[in-house]
Amino acid sequence: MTASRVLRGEGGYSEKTRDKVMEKVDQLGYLPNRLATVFAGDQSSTFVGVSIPDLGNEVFAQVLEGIDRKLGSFGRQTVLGLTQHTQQEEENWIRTVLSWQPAGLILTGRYHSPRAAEMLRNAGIPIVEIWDLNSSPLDMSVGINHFDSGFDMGRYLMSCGYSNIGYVGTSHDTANAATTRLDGFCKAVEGGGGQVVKQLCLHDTATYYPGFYGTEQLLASGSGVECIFYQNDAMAFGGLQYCGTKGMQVPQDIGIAGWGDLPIASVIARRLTSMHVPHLKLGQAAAEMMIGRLSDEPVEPCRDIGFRLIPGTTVRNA
Amino acid sequence: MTASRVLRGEGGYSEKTRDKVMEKVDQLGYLPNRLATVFAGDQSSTFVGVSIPDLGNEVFAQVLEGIDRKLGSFGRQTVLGLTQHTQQEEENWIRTVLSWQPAGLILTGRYHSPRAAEMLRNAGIPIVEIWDLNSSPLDMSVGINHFDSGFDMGRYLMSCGYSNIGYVGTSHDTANAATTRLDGFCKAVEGGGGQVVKQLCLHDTATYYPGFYGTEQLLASGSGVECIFYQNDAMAFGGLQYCGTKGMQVPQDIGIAGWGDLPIASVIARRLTSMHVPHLKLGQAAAEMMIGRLSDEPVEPCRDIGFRLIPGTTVRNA
DNA sequence: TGCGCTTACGTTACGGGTAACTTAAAGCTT
DNA sequence: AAGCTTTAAGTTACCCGTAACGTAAGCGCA
Repeated sequence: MTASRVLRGEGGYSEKTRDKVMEKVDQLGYLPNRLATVFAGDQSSTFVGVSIPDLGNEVFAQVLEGIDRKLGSFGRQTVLGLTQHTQQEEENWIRTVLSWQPAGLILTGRYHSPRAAEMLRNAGIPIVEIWDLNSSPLDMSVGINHFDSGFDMGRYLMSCGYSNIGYVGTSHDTANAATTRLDGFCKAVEGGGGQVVKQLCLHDTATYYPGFYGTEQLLASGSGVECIFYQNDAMAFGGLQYCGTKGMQVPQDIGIAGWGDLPIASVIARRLTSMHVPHLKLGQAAAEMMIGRLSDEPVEPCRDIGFRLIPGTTVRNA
Repeated sequence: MTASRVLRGEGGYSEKTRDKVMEKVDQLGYLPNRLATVFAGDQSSTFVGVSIPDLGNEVFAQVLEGIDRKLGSFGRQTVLGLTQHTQQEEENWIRTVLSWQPAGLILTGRYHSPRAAEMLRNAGIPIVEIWDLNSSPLDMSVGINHFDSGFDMGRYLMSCGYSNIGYVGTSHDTANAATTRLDGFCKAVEGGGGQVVKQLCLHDTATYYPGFYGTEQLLASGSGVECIFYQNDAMAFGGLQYCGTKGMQVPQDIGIAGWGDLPIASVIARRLTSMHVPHLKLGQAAAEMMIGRLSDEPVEPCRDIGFRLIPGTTVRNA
């Protein structure tokens, strides 16, 4: 018991005793068993469960990095779950991770299976839903309004004088942020008198090569597309390369717009038209909200992290 | 007790009792407390601690993805630690994560602080050191021989007829795999009659933009470099873009060689000279070795995952 | 009918740390 | 020096699931 007090530094022991305890600790290489602490105290652990769809997408890797760094600096550990964009995987992971009594959960996305939602409600721990800003979150939410970001991009492309527009993305069976962006995008395009003549939703990962061959497919369909909006920058970059390979001039022959503003954009000669989202900051904000709630500080339940249109030079000027 | 038996399905109960228990479970939304299970049974948990330097580097993001997917499919959870390439961060993380009684640890790199090494030895759990193949690992090791991979690249560039070679990378104060590659590289170049006239070790992350401005710095020093070897593909890609921006022809005016074979290489028109390493497979192999050891199967302690030189078209032919 | 065996379920103790309480010793006051 | 307070250290019980053991009922068989 005295040793426990010394190790927690909560007072109630003499210096002599402290030294004796610490000596023994060093000698034995003693490491406290945190399981027992949590177990005993009926407190929550220092774990925070973090679910991320996949890490092949640099964007989510950066979000995770922001989360883990911030959590780590407050002595909390990330328990990772890659849900592969499926609610079933997410549900399974939630069940498992909850049985480990995490202090809280950070989940990507606002759509959960009914069972998952019920477990989350019953868990009685702080939950931050990230990525897709949710005005009625389970608990807290931080992200951006994807519909609006898609809408803004659509409006911008219309302002550049395009009217026949294509879209290349990937489809995950469930509703997700990319779909919401596309909805906003279509609304703006149609509202501006244009049309999204061709939407391509590949069954693949949203990375470079699918962007490349998706562009090939889209252009081969001969639908008179003047400009292509991509699910993300990696796909847009693949499209840009495809056009280069075929000798098509960007933006003279075709416009290319991405989404997400990946780091690679900092070095390519032609600035990619895109939508900047502060990924790292998003992760940090999520972790801060979690930490704040765990320290019983008042936390604003919804935080809009914002986005910024990057006009770039891969679409023509109006 | 009977409920415990039912939930574990270990037998010794009637069907009627089982139904009664399950009914209560559903009604109460009961989730077992795994902490207590581990605690009670003196068994290890289903956690596996995974330390990764950073996720800004796509390579490590992929390794982590490989690990987490494989661990998850065997009902194990990843407890993440981003060590930011420092032994001190790693040591702190190891101390914390060990107090959670993980089933095992997967660590990136073979260099650990003396205290960390001692804790690892005392922990008595399986440990897989990845990335840098280690012929005398703490326990198990999977990765590649970085010295050899650097050597092979050096030899290849010499065979292409280069003699004045530059290197652009980042420096992390401690010994690491990139340094080992550079050592092997220098040995091959010098053994082949060439010289590494300029080595640039930036204090930055090993990503696109540092590759871009590092190239600028290196070329500005006027050391007559004919070919540049980069720490990784992201940096090489930045260099490639820098050269494009300045109107330099690759490989006519300068040769560019990367390392790691990033996914982005699949779409750029000019195939980047690089070294392919199966990142996802590396992560999966690490997880498999961990699972194998945890199931008391015999596991080969050292596994060489191999690399493959990609000649590419960004260096001239001999 | 009585013996042993099986099945179904209950009871006890334990793991490691800590909250809450108790006890012992030391310090202080008048 | 008696009586009080403060400080230091020890004791007990508990967290929740499970190993190990205990027990009662049911069954088969001679």
